Amino acid sequence: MAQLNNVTPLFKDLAKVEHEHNIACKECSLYRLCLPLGLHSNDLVQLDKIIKRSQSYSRGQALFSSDTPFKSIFVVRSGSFKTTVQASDGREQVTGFYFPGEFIGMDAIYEQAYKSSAKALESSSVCELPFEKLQEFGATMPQLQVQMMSRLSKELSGDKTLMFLLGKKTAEEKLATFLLSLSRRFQDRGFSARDFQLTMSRGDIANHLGLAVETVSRLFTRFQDEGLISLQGKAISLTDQDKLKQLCG
Amino acid sequence: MAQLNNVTPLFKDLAKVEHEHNIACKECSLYRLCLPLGLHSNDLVQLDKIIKRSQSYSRGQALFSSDTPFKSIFVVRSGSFKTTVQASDGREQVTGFYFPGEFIGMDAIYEQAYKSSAKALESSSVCELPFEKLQEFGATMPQLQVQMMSRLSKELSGDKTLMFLLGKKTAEEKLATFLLSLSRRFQDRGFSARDFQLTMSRGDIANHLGLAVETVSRLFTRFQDEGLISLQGKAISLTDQDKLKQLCG
DNA sequence: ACTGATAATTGATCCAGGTCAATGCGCGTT
DNA sequence: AACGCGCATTGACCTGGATCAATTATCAGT
Repeated sequence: MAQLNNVTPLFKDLAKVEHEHNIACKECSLYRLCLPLGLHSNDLVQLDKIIKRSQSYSRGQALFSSDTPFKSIFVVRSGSFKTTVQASDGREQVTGFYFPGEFIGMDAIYEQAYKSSAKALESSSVCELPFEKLQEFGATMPQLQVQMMSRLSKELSGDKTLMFLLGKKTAEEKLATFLLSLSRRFQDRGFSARDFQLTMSRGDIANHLGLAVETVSRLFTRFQDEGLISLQGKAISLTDQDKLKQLCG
Repeated sequence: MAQLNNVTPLFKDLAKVEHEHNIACKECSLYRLCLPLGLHSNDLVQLDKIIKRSQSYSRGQALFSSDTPFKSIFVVRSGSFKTTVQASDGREQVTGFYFPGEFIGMDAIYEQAYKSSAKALESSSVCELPFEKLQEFGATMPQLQVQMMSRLSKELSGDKTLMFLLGKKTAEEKLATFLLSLSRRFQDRGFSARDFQLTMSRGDIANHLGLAVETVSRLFTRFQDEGLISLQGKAISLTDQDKLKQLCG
């Protein structure tokens, strides 16, 4: 049996099945989480036509970076991605992690340029939405525009929450909050809220939370000692979600 | 001569003139910075009809808070606002400052509820855009939707930059970055990039940057000693913008 | 113009979390 | 199964900025 430690098996299976069959939006298992929600059936057919479906990326591969010309926004189909912003001196901030049904690249619309970059954390795939066509279609499908705005707003709202986390929370609160955020998102996708894979490295987590790797590592050990979580490598189990919730502040 | 330390005189004058005349979008001095950009003339007339224009707020007054039912998004007409997110334990994070032509409340679209609150920093006014009507109009005015998306994306992009600031920058870099960001925004609005009023308190600045008030105060004194800025009360003058830029990292 | 309340500055001290350094572990490769 | 490399953990120590404490300046209201 092959080593699967490094991927989320369920997502991978999903990718395999749906990628190979190249199925339409309305048959997609992510339908409920994705853009088409609220579109009429005939609009959906149109939307299907412009989507470049299920392009695959392997661990570490860039979906785009700051020098890629802006053309599309992306929806994660399977796997997971991280986005980062970089300063000229090399420092970078992990601005987010993205799971199936989540949108990547919306912050590029305004400047018509990706200011951030996105990398796959494991074998992953995306649906590509060419932005210009999306706009054309939007003209005759107001529902689509509303959906898009809603998506943008959702990310905005999440970013405000992250600003609070970065600005005001302690290391402990940051990590607890992060783990529960992942948990909730896995649950939304029909997976266990208790057991899942951390597809990102400790370094990515630390960076995202504005901490040092060492701090994250120490916290993980402490959480484990206190019976809040159980951790082996990338596999985590939230053994006491209630206590974790209390730690979030 | 009256004390004007606490307001931006130019913005205030603007408010007085335009508020009293209740002028249409196409005559508005903020036209260039605002939503109507790119709309056709007859669309503009329609838009004018749904906008509740120039409602006034005094220093400290709430535009909305987390328990206000979501109905509208707002554009600053004159003055300035701050937005905050709050935790149940009372801690709060200043998530942004908003100046004429900037949008407030877009993060509420997704959940159809304000999760944050917005307060006036001085005598200020806004244009109110009832969201439902905005959506109705959007159905026949794709350009409007595109503008809205663009606005949302702009804020998203700014938030990513702020996440970098909060997660990775030193106190010194944070403050320098903040001052130059204000400077740029005043300049965009036709005011001096060098001399302006800090309409927010030191506490608000500190909170926004994830610092303690004392740290901000000390940095202000140091910057002044080093000849980077000149400060008296709320009035600031960036006497060495180049050196400030170098400090941003 | 006076005054109490609030905001800002300044100094002294402390500590959460960063940095540095060493070791350990897992995983892919041959 | 042995090797090597990047990732993760653990320990010792240090520091940037927080906290605590005391003045001093500012401003809104009378």
